[in-house]
Amino acid sequence: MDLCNLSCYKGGMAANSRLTIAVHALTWMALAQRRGQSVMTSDQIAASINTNPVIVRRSLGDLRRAGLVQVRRGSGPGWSLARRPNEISLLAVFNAVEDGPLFGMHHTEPNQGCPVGRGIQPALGSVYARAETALRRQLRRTTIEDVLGQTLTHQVG
Amino acid sequence: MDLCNLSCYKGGMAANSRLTIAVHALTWMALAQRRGQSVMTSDQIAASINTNPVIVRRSLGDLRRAGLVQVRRGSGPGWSLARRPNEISLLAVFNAVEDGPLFGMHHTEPNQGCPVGRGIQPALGSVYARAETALRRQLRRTTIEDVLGQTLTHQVG
DNA sequence: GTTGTTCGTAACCACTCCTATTCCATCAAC
DNA sequence: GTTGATGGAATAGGAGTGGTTACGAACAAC
Repeated sequence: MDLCNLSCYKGGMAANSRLTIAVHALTWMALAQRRGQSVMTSDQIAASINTNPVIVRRSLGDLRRAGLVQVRRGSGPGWSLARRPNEISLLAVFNAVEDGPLFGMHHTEPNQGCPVGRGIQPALGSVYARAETALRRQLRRTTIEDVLGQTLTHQVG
Repeated sequence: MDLCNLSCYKGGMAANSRLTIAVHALTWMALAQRRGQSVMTSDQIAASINTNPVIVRRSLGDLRRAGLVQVRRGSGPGWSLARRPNEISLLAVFNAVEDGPLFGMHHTEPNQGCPVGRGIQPALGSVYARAETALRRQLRRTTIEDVLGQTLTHQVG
């Protein structure tokens, strides 16, 4: 498996693919559900994403803990959506798979003898919080159903 | 030097401190300028941030390439702001020190035989772009002067 | 030109995160 | 009990980041 093909563009920042993996899985499950297959195994999902089934299981585990999917074990097992696709926002997915803040503070405590070192962290915290809120507000406006519709459109045109 | 003190909370995502370092440096330079000292060495700036001067030089190098600061060499050397503090937005700083996208796409190309695998990347790209735009719009609303004001306020109350 | 300071950058280490893989216990239906 | 897939631990490799040291380049004052 090649390590860095064309579709892999991880720049300097962030750039983990957790949100992408989770949304891809949910979108694929929504399409399968629309076709009448409401239960899928992690192997089937991994085949669409083209990754390892364990990666998918870890991602689906996060989504299960967030109440977005449910799992059935034993025979006839697999994963299914716990809500309708239009009731799953990308913000819910984001919250399920990401935890930390977007911007990191200092690694070491700033010099408390300096006026800037003393007061800059709360000041930056407010700005960072506002920026993250704006990002979340945008993610909330899109649902898995929207992504599925866009996906089916994009592949034609 | 301890490896993870209280002010170090890097969560799961992103969480590099480049923006914090750069904004701290600029804010400190703005305060020094207000006090009459318009030129500072990387050692002086590093003392406030409490990090290594090389880290600061790396950051200020990015800011210099973006036209936000200038450097004088020889004797009486050091860094100074190239714009007024109220003309430097956090978006300009963000653009100077970060490059990659916030959300990463798949590491390996999705299965092109699957409808979702074929069309999901452009669909996700649009959503991610809207979210990043919202974030940037917020960062543009705050300037170094604002951060300095907030910083001096926070340390009192 | 010599001197002295800083910048600029390369090289390197330590640590963390992420992806991927392997392996084994668990579980429910038959 | 057998069967098939989940769930999780353990592991390994790769990449990014912060930190450190070291050294040459640039520049102004003398």
